[in-house]
Amino acid sequence: MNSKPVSLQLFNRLTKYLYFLEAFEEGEIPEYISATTIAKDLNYNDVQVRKDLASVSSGGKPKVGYVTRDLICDLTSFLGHDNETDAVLAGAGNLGRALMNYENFNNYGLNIVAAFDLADKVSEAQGFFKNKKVLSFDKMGDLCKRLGIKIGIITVPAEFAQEVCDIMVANGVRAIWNFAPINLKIPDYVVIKNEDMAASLALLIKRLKRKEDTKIRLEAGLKVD
Amino acid sequence: MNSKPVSLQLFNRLTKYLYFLEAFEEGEIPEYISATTIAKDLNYNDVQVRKDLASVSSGGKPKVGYVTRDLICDLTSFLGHDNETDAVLAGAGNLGRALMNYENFNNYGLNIVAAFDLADKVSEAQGFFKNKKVLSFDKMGDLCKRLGIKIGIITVPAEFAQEVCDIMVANGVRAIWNFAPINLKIPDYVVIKNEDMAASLALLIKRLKRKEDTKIRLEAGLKVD
DNA sequence: TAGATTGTTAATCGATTAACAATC
DNA sequence: TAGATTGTTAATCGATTAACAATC
Repeated sequence: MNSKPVSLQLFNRLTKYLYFLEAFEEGEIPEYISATTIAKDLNYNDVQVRKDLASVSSGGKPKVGYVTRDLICDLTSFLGHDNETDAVLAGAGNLGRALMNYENFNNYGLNIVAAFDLADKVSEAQGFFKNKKVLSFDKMGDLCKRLGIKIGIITVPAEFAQEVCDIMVANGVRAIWNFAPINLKIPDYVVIKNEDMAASLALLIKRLKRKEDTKIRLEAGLKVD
Repeated sequence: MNSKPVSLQLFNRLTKYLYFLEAFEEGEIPEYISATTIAKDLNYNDVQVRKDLASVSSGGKPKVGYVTRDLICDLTSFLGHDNETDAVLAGAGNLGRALMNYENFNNYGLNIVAAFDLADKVSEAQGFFKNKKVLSFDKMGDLCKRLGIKIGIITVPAEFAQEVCDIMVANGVRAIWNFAPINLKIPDYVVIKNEDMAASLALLIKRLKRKEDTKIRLEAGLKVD
């Protein structure tokens, strides 16, 4: 039922397959779809697509492919786009508010039950942001425990992140979604996903520079390694 | 000068090394730091740390390690935290505003020169958000071309993302940072980095569920695969 | 000299791709 | 039957780890 751990790569590819399938207008969904078709659109190897699909679906039919609607269901359920999960958020600054307000999360089953911040931020938000409660930090641990919250989102500045994380973990949170650019220490029964915007952007810029260099070298007839 | 392409994994690890080194208070920075020390703190294999560092630094000294300050410089420059780059942003919604307002980017050298959105959003923002200009979409292409902007950030809803992307690319943008949950089509002289918040969160939840299942199975004395 | 550490070479592991038989 | 496609087994590729010699 719950075999191998999913690698980031596999998970991201599966997500792209679902996006591709969901791009069909209702009523224009083809009955069957082949791995070859998906692979061509996403610029992937078709054997890889088939292998990936094998990990979520009950299989396709030679010559025609996979039943599109079944595949959509299988992907949706595997990716967990259909389940509802509660979370708390620490740090109601700009990024935190963006997440609180991100409509997509509701579609994908995330429910931020409350946000926490320093007292002045709380009163600035008048205790609410877009119908979500904003509370003072000292209420966080208690609420996590009382509601049995398993997911904590950290969007506070790096210097407070470890402290916030510790409080969450001490009160039953078992998954941390961390946006602070810092390496958080957690016990090994807690899972963490770091979302480092600045690092991510830095990599994009690095790759852009590399591509530009390569282009210049090619034009100049220099060796490209 | 610009040898192999950097893998995502390597880049992320290098970023963590730098965070670790930057965590020392000024004045308490040790003269030397060993790969073993870094590895222990981040829970990595020490040979890997040494190999990673070899790709950015001129090498350490047996018995003592690497000169800490030199290493910080090498990492900073390799990761590009010291260069200044201009970008435009399409979609001044909540996420877009969060990015416009994200102080870290300034530290890491990103300069969002202007944001673009639909006319009503522009007037709502009164043409500005936190001293950044918000303009109407139809001015985007022209501005990209005029200022020679190479980086475009896409935070519009999925259904407009391809169109926005095409305009950017047609006007000289060569790197796309895409937050819309859609697979954008780009020519191969353009680099892209997808930032799919919902997918990222879904993976975290998946791993949390898996860990909980494993725990329950262990407690029940069942087979864990 | 002994011990901690670097850096290289070889072995292992995992993920991707190629080759091909099975199927409708 | 022929052709497109699936799915499996083997080969390749890349990244991580282990073993070990070199060094201060």
